[in-house]
Amino acid sequence: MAVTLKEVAKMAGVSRSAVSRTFTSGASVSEKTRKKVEKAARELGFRPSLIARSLATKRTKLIGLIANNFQNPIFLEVFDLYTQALQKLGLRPLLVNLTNETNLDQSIEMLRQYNVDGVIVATSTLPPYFAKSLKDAQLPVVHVFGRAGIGTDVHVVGVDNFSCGQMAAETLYNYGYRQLAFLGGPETATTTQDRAAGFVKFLQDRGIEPADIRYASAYEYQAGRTAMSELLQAKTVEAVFCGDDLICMGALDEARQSGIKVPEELGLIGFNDLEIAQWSAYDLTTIRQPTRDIIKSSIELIVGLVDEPDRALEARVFPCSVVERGTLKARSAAADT
Amino acid sequence: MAVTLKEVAKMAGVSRSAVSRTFTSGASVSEKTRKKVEKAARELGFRPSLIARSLATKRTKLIGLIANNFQNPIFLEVFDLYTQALQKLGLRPLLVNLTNETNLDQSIEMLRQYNVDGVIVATSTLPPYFAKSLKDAQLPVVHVFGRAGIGTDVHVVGVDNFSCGQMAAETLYNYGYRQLAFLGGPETATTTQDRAAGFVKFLQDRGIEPADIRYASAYEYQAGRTAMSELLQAKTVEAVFCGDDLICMGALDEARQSGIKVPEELGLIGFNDLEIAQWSAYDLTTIRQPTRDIIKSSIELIVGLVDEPDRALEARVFPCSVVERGTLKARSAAADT
DNA sequence: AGTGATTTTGCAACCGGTTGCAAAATTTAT
DNA sequence: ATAAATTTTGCAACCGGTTGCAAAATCACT
Repeated sequence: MAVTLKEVAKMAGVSRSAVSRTFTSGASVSEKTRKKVEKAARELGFRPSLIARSLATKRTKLIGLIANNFQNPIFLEVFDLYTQALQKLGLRPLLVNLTNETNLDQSIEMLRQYNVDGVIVATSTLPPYFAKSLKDAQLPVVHVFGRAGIGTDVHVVGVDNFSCGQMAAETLYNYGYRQLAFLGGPETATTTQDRAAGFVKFLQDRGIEPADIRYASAYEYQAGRTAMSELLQAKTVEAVFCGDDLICMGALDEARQSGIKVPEELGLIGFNDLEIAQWSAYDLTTIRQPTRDIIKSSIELIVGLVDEPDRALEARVFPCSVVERGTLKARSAAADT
Repeated sequence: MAVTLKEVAKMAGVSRSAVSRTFTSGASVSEKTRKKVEKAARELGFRPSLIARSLATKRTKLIGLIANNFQNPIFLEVFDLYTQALQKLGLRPLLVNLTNETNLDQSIEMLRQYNVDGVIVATSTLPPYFAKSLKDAQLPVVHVFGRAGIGTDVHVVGVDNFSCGQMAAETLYNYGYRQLAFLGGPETATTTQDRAAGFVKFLQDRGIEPADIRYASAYEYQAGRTAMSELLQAKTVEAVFCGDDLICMGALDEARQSGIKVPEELGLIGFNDLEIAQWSAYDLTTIRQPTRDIIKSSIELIVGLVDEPDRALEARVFPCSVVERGTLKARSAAADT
C-alpha cells in the first residue's frame, strides 16, 4: 500500500539504512547517495512512517493536551495557539477531554498507550490523582494556567493569581470603590481561591472588610447570573471583582435586568479579557493574562522536558495587566493612597 | 522501561502470542491461560503499546480533526462533542489547525505520516486541493458542515444551507418584513453562497427583490460590525439575515450604536444558535443546526468508512430550526401569504 | 481406549523504521 | 604510491506488537 524504505532502497540501489539515514537529521550520508535516495523517494512518493519511527526511537512527537472546560471561549484561543505552535515544531496535540471524571483513568491509559512524549494540562486545577498517575507513568507534565506553589510536583506556567486578586482590588480601590465583593468561579478551583485571597488581602491591608465573597457554580455565564442575583439580594455593594469574564458578563446582564446601571451604580471588573469582553454590549474592564506568552513558554518547557526529564521543577510566572474599558467609573468620593 | 509482551509472557509462562491474544478481542485463548496472563499483566502493570499495535495492524485509532476557524465559539462545542464521542469509541482526535494555508501541505503530510484512520474536515468550505490530497492518500474523509451536492467527491454530513436561507427569509417574511438584506460571511464560503441563494430564491418566488446582499470579510464579530455599518449607510432595510451569530451580534451592536432600535426599527436573524445568542444582551432570534446529531452521525460515518472505504458516497442532511427570541417583531403592516 | 473434530498454543515471519558495529570506500598525509 | 585517518555503507538486530500455520492439546463420540 504505502511506499516503504525497502522499495526506495531497491530503486535507489542502496541499503535500507542509507535511505533511513537520508531522512534522519544528523546521520552521515554522502552527497551522492542522498541525491539518489531523494530522487527515488520523490518518484515513489515515499514518506517515512511516523508510527514505525516512533516504535524504534521511542519518540512519538505527540503531546497530550488535556482540557476540562469546553464552555469558555478562552480555550478556543488556547487550542488555536497550541495547535499552531506545536505544528510549527513538528509536534501534534492529542486532545483529551476531561469533562467527565468518569473517563479519567481511561484517558491516562490512552496517553500512556499512545506513548505521548509529554502532557500539557490546561485546567485551572490539577486533579491530584491525575498528577500522580502521570508521574507514575514517567511522563513529562506541564500544568499551564496552574497554581505555582510549594507542594506541587509538576512544572507550572501561568500567572500569580494572588497578585491578580490584589491587582483587581487595587484597581477598584483606586477608582474610589470601597464596598467590594468577590464573585469567583467554583470554590474548589485553586485559581479562584488564590484570586479571592489576594483580593481580600489587599483590602484588609487597608482596613477594609470585603462586603461579600461568593462563588458561582461554574466558570459560566448562567452561573455568573445566578450568583449575581443572589449577591444583589443579599448585599449592597459598589463594585464586584468577577473571577472570569463569562461570570462577569452574566453578572452584568443580571445587574442590568435588575435595573442597575453599570458603571454608574455598580462597578465590575472581570478576568481573562475574552474577545467578547470588548464587544460594545459588554465593554468589560478586565484583567488579562498573557496567554500567548504563557503557551509559548509552556511548549518550550515541555519540549525541554522531553529531552531532559529530570530538570529541576520550575514555575514560570507571568505578569497580568488591567485592561481598562467601560465597567468602572471613578467615584466622586475617590480617595487616593 | 515500559513493560512489554515478552515480560508478561515470561511471568505467565506462556508464549508472546498467548499474551497478545488475551489482549486482542476476538482471538482464541483458553480461560486458563487468559487468567494467568491477566494476573501477570496486572502485577507488572502491562499496557499494550498502541504504537506497536498500529504498526502491525495498520490501524492507529487516530482520527484527524481538521478545523480552520478558532474564532467562532461554535467550534469549541464541536471539539467538545468530538473529543467526547471519539473517546467513547476508543478513538482519538488529532487536531489540525488549518488557519494558515501555508501549512496545508505540511498538515496533509502529517496526517499521512501518522497514519490516521480517517479524517473529519470541519470547515465550512473544503479546499479542493485538500480534498484531492486526502483522496490520493486513500484516506477516508467526512466533510462535516459541508455542502452536500453533486460534484463533490467526499462524504458530507451537515445541513441544507439553501433551505436554511429560505427558512430565514420565510421567517422574516412571515413577521411582515419586506425590505430584506442578507449579510453573510465571506463570499467564498459555499455555506454563505447557499444561504444567500436560498434567501434570494424565497423572496424572488414572492416577487421581492432583496434590498441588499453583502458579505462580511470573516465569520467574526468585527467583520459583522463593519459590514453592517456599510449596509446602514448604503440602504434602508427592515430586517437582516446574518449568516452567522457572531456576525449578527456585530450587526446588532453596530445598529444599537447608530441609535437604531432592535427589534423595533430593525429585525435581525442569525445562524448557529451559539450559546451567547441567548444571553440577555443579545437575545438573538436565530437558526440552529442540530450540531450534536450532525457530529454523532459524522463519527458513525467515518468509523464505517474505516472498515469499508469504498462505500457509496453519501450526503447526510439534517433539518434546521428557527429559535425565536427577541430580535424580530411582527410588523404592523404584516401581510400573510 | 481409540478415532476424528475442534480448540488452543507456539513458532516464526512480519509491520516499517533505527542504529551499533565492522567492513569498504574515500580522503589526507607522508 | 602507500599508510593512516576519516567517512560512508550495509549487515543484522531491535523496537513491541500481530497473525498464518502446523503441531499439540482438549473434547466428543463410538
